[in-house]
Amino acid sequence: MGLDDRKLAVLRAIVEDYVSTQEPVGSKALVERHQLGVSPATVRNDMAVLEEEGYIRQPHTSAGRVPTDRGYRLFVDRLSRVKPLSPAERRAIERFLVGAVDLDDVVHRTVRLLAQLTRQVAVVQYPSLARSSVRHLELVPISTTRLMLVMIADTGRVEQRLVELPGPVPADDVTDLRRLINEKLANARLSETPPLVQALVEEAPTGLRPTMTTLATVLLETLVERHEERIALAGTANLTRGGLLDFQGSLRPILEALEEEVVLLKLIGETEPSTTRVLIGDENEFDNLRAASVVSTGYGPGTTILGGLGVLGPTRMDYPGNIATVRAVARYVGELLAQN
Amino acid sequence: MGLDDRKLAVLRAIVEDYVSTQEPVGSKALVERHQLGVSPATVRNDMAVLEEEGYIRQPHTSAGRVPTDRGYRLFVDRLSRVKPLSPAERRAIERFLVGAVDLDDVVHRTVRLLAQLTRQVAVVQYPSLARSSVRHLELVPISTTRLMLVMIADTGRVEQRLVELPGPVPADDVTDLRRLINEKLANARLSETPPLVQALVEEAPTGLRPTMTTLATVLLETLVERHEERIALAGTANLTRGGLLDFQGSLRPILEALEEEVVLLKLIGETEPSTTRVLIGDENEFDNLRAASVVSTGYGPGTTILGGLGVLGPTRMDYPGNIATVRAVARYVGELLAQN
DNA sequence: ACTGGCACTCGCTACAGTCGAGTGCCAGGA
DNA sequence: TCCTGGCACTCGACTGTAGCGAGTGCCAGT
Repeated sequence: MGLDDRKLAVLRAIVEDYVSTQEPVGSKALVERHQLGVSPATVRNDMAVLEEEGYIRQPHTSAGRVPTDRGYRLFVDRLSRVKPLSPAERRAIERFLVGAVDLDDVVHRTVRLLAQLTRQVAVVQYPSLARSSVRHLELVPISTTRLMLVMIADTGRVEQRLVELPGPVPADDVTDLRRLINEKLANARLSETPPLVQALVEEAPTGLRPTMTTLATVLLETLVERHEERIALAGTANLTRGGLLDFQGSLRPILEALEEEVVLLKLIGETEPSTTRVLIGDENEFDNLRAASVVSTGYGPGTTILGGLGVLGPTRMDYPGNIATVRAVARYVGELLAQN
Repeated sequence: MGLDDRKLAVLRAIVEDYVSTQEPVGSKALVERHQLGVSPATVRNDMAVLEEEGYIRQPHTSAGRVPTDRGYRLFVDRLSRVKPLSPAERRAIERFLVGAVDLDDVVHRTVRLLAQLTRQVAVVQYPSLARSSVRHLELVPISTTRLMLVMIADTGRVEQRLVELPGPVPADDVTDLRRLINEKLANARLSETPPLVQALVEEAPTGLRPTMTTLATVLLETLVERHEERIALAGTANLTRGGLLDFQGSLRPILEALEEEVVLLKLIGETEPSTTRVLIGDENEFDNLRAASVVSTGYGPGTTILGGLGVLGPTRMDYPGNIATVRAVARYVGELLAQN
């Protein structure tokens, strides 16, 4: 495909103008606003080529051009440069995140911050349990046949589960169970616990065997099988900016998708280290989101990834700006977690 | 105000028709669909009176009538009878709620159930800490100068907070602190803890005094001052039913309000025992929600109230149905919590 | 290879006209 | 006194027409 430099410049100009004005952009307006050094007619010829190649399209005959998903993709990959954050934005990030008292607080502040800075819907995944280690497991007697199992992960996440025991267990036994469990599981990565839990049952003293078996079941369920991932969301009101022009008039599919944790996890939870992923329109695997784009990345202390975060908005979004913001926020959050 | 029975019947008919058709209803259609036993002309006269009294209004001259907020209020107070749930709905409630494994699970299932049954936005408040008692407080050493404070309430709620200690504290001291704190606070209602916490500091052995002071500060902050209320939300996609006719075309204010926990708490958290509260349109204290109605009630085991739940939707909603559903769900949840 | 010019397309807006649902009012009747 | 049928009126919704203008594609000229 013969896309010379000028044609690429034209595409870049179209994307930038359309993103900021939200109106199809014509050849005349384009040469006026950008120093392209050629006449509208020439630009029209270039546009014809770009349209043929599928990078732009006309909503109707005799309207200006609008980028296609493919056009945005080319723009993101080759025509844009990550926008450096303004000092004001940097300050906003710092101000917003200092003073968080616990993990919940960090996550909530982060998601609101992201929504505010990008003016899009923001999504933040809690540090994944699968990638965490056990810091401590606590057994709290609720009644003689009931325990509350509390797991504290090194990331600060706390998960709890009520356990119905097969029979009454005296307090001393609970102490023993707690000790046995912590000796075996403390500092283990969650993904490596299943064999350890198995060993716990096998090595348990005969008297504690039945109780330990029950506990083991719940442990596996809670920590491994249910893959207890959590998500925080903010900024849904931003979907209504751009007055129904984006999302082809209906927010419904978007809102539905946002209610499905599974969908959100797929969107932001599968990022390789230190890359920023951009999904544009129909590149998305969910039909409900074919009118939307997602910018996401992983975060964590240092180079390890504990979870994902990102923003979701119309395909007509400020990709360079949002990419920069998502990265910056992810880095700050990573540093914050490293301190704990 | 002279509203005889027939005028009330006309108002009821208008509300019912408008709710189901979403179109202004005229005198002719009204006599056709309801057995009013009088002619359209008579109905028109009644309508004129109802309009004068502010119960209905005309969107434009020569359109049908639409209930006003005041009209809905009269309808709810005097003209409607709580609709009994269908057997299918009862079954849905039971099926949905059995098998919940912990409090989070209960709350999430409940809010989704409510959203599904009413086809509105559902809101469920976690059992309020202010109305809970302490079941157990656990101190988990993270490092020599850091503790994780975990509070387990009788309602099953678990709150945690990281505590920075003034200096290193040996493991034995932690054990002592844990014992002292639990002796004093276990089974205390959270609202009654401040003097107890104060006493804890005063009665602490000299060696533990500084640490206990720090813990006390965090305890008060976490348990009392921050009034750590939580909220679950579901069904926002339902706002898009009725294709932008409801909410005068803009979901924005509604979505913004739904992001504010404080607003939601005010909406559903202030219910007196065993009443169902209905807020219609501008009865609402938040400007953003003046186009919406809220049906809410409290829930809890027996007659005690632990939290609120409810639904939010357009003023044009099925009040009798939603009231019935909200009540039924609240009762089931109360029973469920009573079992734990 | 670029440019100016020109004819053409077609969505948008304004305007006029028609239609019909719905109303308010009034005179007559139970 | 209350209800009813009839009638004139209002006004939003829809339709069709016309003019405007942004934007295009094409072509001949440089």
